[in-house]
Amino acid sequence: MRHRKPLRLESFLPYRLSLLSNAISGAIAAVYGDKFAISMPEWRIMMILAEYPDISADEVCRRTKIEKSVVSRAVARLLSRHLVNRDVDEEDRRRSILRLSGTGLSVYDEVMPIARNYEAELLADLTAEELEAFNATIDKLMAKATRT
Amino acid sequence: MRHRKPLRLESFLPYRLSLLSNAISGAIAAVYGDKFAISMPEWRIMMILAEYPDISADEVCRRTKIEKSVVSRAVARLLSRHLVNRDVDEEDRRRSILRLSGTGLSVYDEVMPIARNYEAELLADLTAEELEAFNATIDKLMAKATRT
DNA sequence: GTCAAATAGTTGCTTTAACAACTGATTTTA
DNA sequence: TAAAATCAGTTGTTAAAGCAACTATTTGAC
Repeated sequence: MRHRKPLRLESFLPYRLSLLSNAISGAIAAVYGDKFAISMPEWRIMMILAEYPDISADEVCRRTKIEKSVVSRAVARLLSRHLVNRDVDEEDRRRSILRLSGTGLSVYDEVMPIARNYEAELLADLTAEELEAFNATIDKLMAKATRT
Repeated sequence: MRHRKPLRLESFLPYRLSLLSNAISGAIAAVYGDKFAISMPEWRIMMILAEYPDISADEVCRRTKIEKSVVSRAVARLLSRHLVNRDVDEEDRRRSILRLSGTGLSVYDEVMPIARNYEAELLADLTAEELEAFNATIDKLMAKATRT
């Protein structure tokens, strides 16, 4: 027995969100990817370290929602390129303490305005109310979707 | 020279959309993944073939925005599992003609209501206006993001 | 009509994500 | 305080995505 109303993929919200997210993330990734050969998880980690310096890899995971092995390898790469510094936390020697290096900060300071501008341009056509409503709906959906 | 206002990752729209999209797609992928061992591109191809039977792999690419090598391998897997049938288009022997098999249709008919219900439940708390506004904003952002 | 360009689809290769298993450090509990 | 459980981080492995190179067919220019 066939379904009567085939769900049009083009109007299926999960699909629409996936396309939009890929389009936007891809556009930004092209910026830091082309210019500094930084991957998306690496860039997200740098953003978090810019905002919260001297946190552990574990806290990076919590804040970015990136899987810990991905964080581990991304941090290894950032260390090897001297974009991030790492110390051992002497109060708990399992933990590391991560922060952007001087170079890391300067890369951040160069890329961040581009990302910010891209976001601003993307949102330029939206009214304040429209943007607020959009964000509110995202929060609602996020709450629903992550409810076990 | 440091930036003055670090952009909070949590309020960065590209990041928020990425989290939301992953949460939603992941939840649905768990359904067809666990039950039928079907991957996300495979499922999207099945959806498109349910809606538009007898199209070529190339048209599947156009409609799903999935990269052609991914489509090629996904179709190969769907063929080997007899979820999809393929003929050569005799009017252009480069082209294939793809459609869901009987088995493919029955899998589709079993999974589709679950996906549909998930989407409905996800959207249950939104008013009609809220949903309409959300979709309109997605379209606006999509148009901006894909503008070269 | 022939040759060059374009198109549909496949395959090879490299990078990356996800999961589990592991190491070493710390905390718990009895 | 010794054993067990937990936790931070790393590493191995598998599977998938993305890109480019390739084959086969068709189209277009001359």
